[in-house]
Amino acid sequence: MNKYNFRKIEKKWQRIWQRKKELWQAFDFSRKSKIYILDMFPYPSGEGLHVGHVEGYTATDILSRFYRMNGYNVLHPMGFDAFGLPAENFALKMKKNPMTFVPKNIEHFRQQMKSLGFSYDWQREISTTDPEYYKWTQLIFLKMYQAGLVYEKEAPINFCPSCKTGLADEEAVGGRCERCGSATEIKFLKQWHIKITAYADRLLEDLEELDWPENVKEMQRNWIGKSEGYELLFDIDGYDDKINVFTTRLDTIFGATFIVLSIHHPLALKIAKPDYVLNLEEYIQEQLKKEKLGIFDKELTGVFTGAYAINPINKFKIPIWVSSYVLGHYGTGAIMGVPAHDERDYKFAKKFGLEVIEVIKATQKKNYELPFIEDGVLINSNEYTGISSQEAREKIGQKLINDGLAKKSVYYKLRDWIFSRQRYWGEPIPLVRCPKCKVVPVKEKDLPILLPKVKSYEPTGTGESPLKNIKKWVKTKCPKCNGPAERETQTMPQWAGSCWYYLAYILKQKSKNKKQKYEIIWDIKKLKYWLPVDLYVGGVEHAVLHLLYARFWHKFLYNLGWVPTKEPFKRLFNQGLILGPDGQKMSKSRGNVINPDDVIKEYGADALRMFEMFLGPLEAEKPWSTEGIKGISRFLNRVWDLAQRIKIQDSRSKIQEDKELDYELNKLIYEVSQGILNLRFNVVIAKFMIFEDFLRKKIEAGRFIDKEKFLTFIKLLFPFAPYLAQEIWQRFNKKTLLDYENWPKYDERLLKKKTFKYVIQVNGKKRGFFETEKESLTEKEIKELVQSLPLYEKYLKKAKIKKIIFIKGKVINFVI
RNA sequence: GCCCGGGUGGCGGAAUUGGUAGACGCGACGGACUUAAAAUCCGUUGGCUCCUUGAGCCGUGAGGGUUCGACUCCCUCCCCGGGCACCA
Repeated sequence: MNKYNFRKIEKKWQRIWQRKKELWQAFDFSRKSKIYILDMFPYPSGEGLHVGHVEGYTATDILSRFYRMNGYNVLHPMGFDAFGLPAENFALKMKKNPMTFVPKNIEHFRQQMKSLGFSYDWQREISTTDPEYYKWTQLIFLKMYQAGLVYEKEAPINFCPSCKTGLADEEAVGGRCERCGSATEIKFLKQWHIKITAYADRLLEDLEELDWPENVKEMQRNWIGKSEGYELLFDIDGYDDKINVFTTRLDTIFGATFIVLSIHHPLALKIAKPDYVLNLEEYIQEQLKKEKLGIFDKELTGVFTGAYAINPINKFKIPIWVSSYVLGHYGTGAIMGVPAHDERDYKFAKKFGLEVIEVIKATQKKNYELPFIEDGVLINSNEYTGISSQEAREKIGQKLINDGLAKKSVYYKLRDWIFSRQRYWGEPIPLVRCPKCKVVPVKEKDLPILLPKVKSYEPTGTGESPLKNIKKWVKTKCPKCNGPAERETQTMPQWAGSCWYYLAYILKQKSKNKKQKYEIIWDIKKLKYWLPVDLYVGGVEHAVLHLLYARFWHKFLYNLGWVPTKEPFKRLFNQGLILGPDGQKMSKSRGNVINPDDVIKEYGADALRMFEMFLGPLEAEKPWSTEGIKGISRFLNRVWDLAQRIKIQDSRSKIQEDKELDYELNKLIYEVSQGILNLRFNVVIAKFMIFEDFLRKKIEAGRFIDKEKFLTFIKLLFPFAPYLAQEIWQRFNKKTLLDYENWPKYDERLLKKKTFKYVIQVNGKKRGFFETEKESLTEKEIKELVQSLPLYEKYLKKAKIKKIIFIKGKVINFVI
């Protein structure tokens, strides 16, 4: 069998595609329908592309090629997320400035992507580190500042001792640094925050309209963590102060047997009785220390204040405690303890011998243990006894509101975004500190505030940015009073640049200024044409980081009238992780990393693309198989071989009618088109294989294959294996590029089967088959047909047929 | 603990959403070509039982249910993966 020389062929077409500048170009404004297919742009590490990148990027490439051939104006861009800690840490290790090697890394990535044949509109390429790009990142930040969404606050924040910088909550989930995995510490640092919480409700509500995987939506919902309830005031026995408590379970208020304050609560020490103060103070100090170290008590701890509060609903006197299990930064920092109906309150009450009063009874379950935390029916609750939890919340709420003791209240788990990093390799925050005017934003016309090129930029670890040492850069004039002032030396987190890059692709244009590579001009008309992103493909790891931040920025820009849509990404698709051949996550230390370059060398880019699509469903996590790729490689060689045979045949024979071929080809067009639209590429490839086998058998039986029909198959193959398909296309004397060809159309009428193969069942068990040309059969016809079958003697002759179930074109079931 | 996914041959996975379970690929076995190997091609390949072809039974994590018919729907349980975790 002829094997094809993928090395030669791939090189050849890369050169041709490279020269055709307008080949994959997206046109601003067109009579064609637009579609915006976006990849999560990579961070250009020194390692180069990963098989995970190849997976997602191949999927979008197939779709982009498919849509282009279907007459769409396709925007399919690529760029680089090149700011951030990994680059900086790597640079430090190599003792180089990121500015010197990041462009090299980008070049490497670009070359790899080109070698894979990805059909990006390269004229729209951006990097978050381009000054023209981050000028706008800074500008959007300034707009947020002007809108009052940016504030500086000293707060306990997660600090990564290895990366030597403060982190956002989203980056320190589970007490681990999102980037390097080190355990984070709590540090008190003055940090810039952005009020993402101001958008909490909209970020939550607008999830509804998005075509996103349900788990990602759920993760965002949980992260935003909206809780609706009531705040109510408890009098304190012997004091004028009141304790404000937040609860979502007002229905359990008759079961409140104690109050717990956070260690940060301002009343904690104030209301403590003299005998208890010393003990309390010691406890609070101890807990504050632990908090700083990020240590949590495994067991609940707490101390009594000696003071008592009055339950507003029944005037019971209940003890006030202080415990670390009540958080200072959530709700009001004070809770009512209802041990019968809350896990933690129950444990706390058991440990300290506090009273437990059951006030909710289950309606469904009979045997259960306390605490019972679900809704139910009230008991031991005076006039509210007997009503449902839900009703009780409303009624008790209304009563307390009328008495002026409560109000409706909503809290979110989401906290404001800690936006400053004490590192070098990021966008400088465009603010100036003036001794007179305090913090002053930079003037817009002075943007971008360029990151200075320096030799040493070691993080200090003290909470100071390395930029602080670059005196020349720090020294500036106050934009307001023109007096001597200093620049803000902290930089933005890596997430900043990725918050709006999908807009930059649309807005990028050639610069008139020759020194500048490109220019971004905010053009709402273009944005109106292209937005929203129709399909966004990437890994699930950004579910609450990038995807939440980007939605937030987009919503802010929507408020400004800078973008036309509420949401940036209409449809999101998460590709599944590709594991190592051993079924474990790929990692250098495990030595199970598959390098795309090696695979391309051995099997070619088409084989790599197709194999990654064939591994399994795009969304599933699946292991790599070093043997499996041979199957795809064989298939591609067979297609090549088939092409040679058909070419030879074509020069000798005349076209013959072949209804079977017409039927199978038509079916294939249908199946491939549907499969691509549903992103079920693994099944599509299986269909290709079956069809190839069908053609081969025909040829081997001496039948003639019309070359145009074979070339239709090649067109279908093109989005998957563009090099091989294009080369075969050309070898059949076709002069065009397949990119400009129309996608084959299928004939719906031809999809109908000619004969129907019925399964004969007796009491639901398969007993035989028969084939007929009729789709519908009468009972009489069925009986006649069945009598002629061998199974009749065995199963039906002696039996009494109670019922015949007939499913059109599929099944006949005799119930006997 | 809570919230999402998911359990199908030796392996990756199909199954038109209630209608022939195991498509397609890998691997394995047998054969052809070859001095030989690789490559390639052809055939077999869920398990068990019986006998010669062939036939029968079992089989989609486990148990139960609905149905003429269940991988698919319902209930209970087990296991694996992911997310969150003192969030009141």
